[in-house]
Amino acid sequence: MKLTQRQERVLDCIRAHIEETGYPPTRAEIAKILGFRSANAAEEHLRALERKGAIEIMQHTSRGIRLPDLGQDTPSANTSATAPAPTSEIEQDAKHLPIIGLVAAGSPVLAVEHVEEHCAIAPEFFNPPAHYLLRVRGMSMKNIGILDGDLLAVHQTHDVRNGQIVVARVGDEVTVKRFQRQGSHVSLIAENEEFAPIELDLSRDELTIEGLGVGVIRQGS
Amino acid sequence: MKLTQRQERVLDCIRAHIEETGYPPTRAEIAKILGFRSANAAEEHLRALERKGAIEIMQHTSRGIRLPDLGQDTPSANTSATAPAPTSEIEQDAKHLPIIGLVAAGSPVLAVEHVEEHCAIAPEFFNPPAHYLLRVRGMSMKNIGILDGDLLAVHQTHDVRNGQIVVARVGDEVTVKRFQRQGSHVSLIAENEEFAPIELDLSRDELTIEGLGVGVIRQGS
DNA sequence: CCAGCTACTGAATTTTTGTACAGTCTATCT
DNA sequence: AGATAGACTGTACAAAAATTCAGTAGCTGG
Repeated sequence: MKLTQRQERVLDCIRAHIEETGYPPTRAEIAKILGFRSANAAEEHLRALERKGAIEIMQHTSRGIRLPDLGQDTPSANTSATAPAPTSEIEQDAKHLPIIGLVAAGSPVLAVEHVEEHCAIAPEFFNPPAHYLLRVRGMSMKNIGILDGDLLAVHQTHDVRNGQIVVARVGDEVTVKRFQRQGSHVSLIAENEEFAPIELDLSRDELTIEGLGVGVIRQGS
Repeated sequence: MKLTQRQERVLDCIRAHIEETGYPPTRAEIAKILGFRSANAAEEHLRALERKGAIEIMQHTSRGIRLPDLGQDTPSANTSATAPAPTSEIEQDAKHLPIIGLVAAGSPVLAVEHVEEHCAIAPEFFNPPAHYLLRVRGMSMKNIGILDGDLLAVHQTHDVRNGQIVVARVGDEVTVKRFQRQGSHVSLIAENEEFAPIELDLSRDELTIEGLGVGVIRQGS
């Protein structure tokens, strides 16, 4: 039997809803879209459409509306395993910053082995520009809003001033601290009452300034 | 983040169900198919899949599971009929996010007048993707490392859950708070002992959720 | 003119679902 | 050893959705 104009309209509405949301509409949703004040209007249209074979209704099942195959677009043998991936390879020049995991070993901070992933952000967004992002471990800087897991934007330099947030390597350990120096004495101060400052004497202890903290990024609030 | 084996299995199950029935499965159906005795097992897998960006969950919507673009999308798939589309007009080019100043007046948060500048960062770096960056005023969220002047990455949506960090508008004022709702009672909780929660009743007070906090950026450590 | 179909409104009722909460167990990782 | 994440069981409840019932109207063919 042929569908009425109204029924055709309802069927279109169902198709569109699936296309847009990925799941069929409820009676109430159909009613709202088509301007019915009662979900029952939709119910009755669905019954009619089913009687006429235009759809299949799964009883007692929310959104249980099926459209008998219209044009075979998903023939199951068409799995897109080898899709034309437009994903470009590693682009050094682009506006990407490598994300470095905080590695305790005394190896250079910026090494390929330590690159976790990349972040598409312009280095110049920070001032001075960031060279990489360091994933921070621990809560030693929580008072200034640097939390565990945060990414610290780091400008690579050895030249830092008192009061600045620095990435420092003391022997094997890499840490983020506030820098304070008087003569040959350096304090690496945590921004958290629970952590004591690291006190160093340059004539005795080995200290390498890896860079300057120029910003913070946190994923997932 | 990578999916676990079990999560991969759940994802396959969802795909298969859609393929076979034409609509996504419910929690109970997933549980039955995979042999769980509790639908909550499925629920938690879905949450994990959403966190990792593998699926999208429509809250309070039966079978509201979406699989991000599979294969080719249709040319007319750009109108949202049922989805509570955020009222946004600003279209930023792919890899830039507008920075919005926190404006008290009851005007729309995302309006050209309020755009301070732009930040060259990929919106997809956050999950769910950020639509804009909001400059935070005040220290009410300092306990979770959101400080005055920070940029909050915001995903525009009205659809938020308990415990999430939201951008809310109460009357004229726009604030960033932790969201907590029980029935028609909503608490907007500051993450700072010095600030009292804002208690609202939806039947009385006007509350608009402008978006979800999905990350933080701070310039100049 | 009446029966039967289409096209609704409105309200009531029951199922189905999504979601929260309280636990258990087992790996990791620290 | 203790904290944390994944992977569940089980119970409970409220919102979402299907379904039924009772009406109102316009049309159409017999």
